[in-house]
Amino acid sequence: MQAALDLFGERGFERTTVVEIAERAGLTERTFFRYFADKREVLFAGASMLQDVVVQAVVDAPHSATPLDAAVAGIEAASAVLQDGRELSRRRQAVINANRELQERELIKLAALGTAIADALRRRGVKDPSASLSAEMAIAVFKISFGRWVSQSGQRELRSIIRASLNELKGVATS
Amino acid sequence: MQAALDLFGERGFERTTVVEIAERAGLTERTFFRYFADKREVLFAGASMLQDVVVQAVVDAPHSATPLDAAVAGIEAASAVLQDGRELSRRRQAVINANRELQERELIKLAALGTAIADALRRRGVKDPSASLSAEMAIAVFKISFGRWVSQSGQRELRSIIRASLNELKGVATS
DNA sequence: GGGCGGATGTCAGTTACTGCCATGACTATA
DNA sequence: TATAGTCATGGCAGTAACTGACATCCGCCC
Repeated sequence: MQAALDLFGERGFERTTVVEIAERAGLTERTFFRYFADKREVLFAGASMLQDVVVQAVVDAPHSATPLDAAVAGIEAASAVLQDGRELSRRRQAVINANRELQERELIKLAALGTAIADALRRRGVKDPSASLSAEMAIAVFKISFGRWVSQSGQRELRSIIRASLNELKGVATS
Repeated sequence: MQAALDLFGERGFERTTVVEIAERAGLTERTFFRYFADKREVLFAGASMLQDVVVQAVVDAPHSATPLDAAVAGIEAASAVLQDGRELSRRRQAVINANRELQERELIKLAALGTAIADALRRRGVKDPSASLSAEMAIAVFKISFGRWVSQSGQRELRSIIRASLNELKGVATS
């Protein structure tokens, strides 16, 4: 994963071959493909762990929380995990933003996160389409907040950006 | 496009080669790749036309419309285009739902549609993050409504499903 | 010392995709 | 009618992602 991120940063994703990644990591191409289903996946290995954190937080949200607030509690938990690695997130995001295939992979990971959140909400007794809609809104908040967080120059915390975006969303939906 | 959809339906996306698609269409593989950037794209050729329709409808929405309502006016315009081809949409969606790579492509097309809607909203004078959030919410409404429309057995119109989903979303955001 | 399971290496094969050049059909113009 | 130019297509060779089958090696247990 380290070798891949470095190489993608140096030459770009397309101009880096899997053989080069494997060589830098001291392995062979075949071994790379035993750990990662494809070349893109090497940048998204942490996603499933993050998803577990999110789902747990949704399940653990206070009983009084609305579906949307419970869903956003999930992505706030994710933000706590990411908060300390902003430089890493930034390098990674720069690579993703420079390549369309990687953006596709990022989107399907976010979509999977959304369905996981919707499932967790249903376990809380939330019915459809409220569960799906709340999950989609939480993902929208996360996408926009994360984008602002990695591109800003200041030190504002991801959590506070998420809170602000959520309030904006509520305002936009009611106006 | 016809040959590809048929073959994907018969054998599945992965077990269909581009050579086979080209042969059935009476062409060569090389010519296929002159019309479609990659094998997946053959299923998404109509997306850019649909995007134009959506953007136009957002721009043309009444001055009094809120950002969210203007954005949803865009996807309602798209629904009018799709309404008459439900069988086609259904066959196409079955192929997409059976393959992860195609889902990725679908998601990035929807994301592109979202940024196009956000741009159109900004042209209406809507500021960020309202523009982005309204666009994301409209896309969420579309995803959920379209999914219900293609999977339902009845004849309920896509437009009416969109209206209902939008009302649900507004309720979820305010509760 | 001898098996045993798991991680790794090797190698051949398929397929998506690209660049380059050739060819044939159609069109505008002298 | 002849010629030149443009455009769609074909042919072909090459790269790189990915896969399956088999060999090997290393740590470990008996």
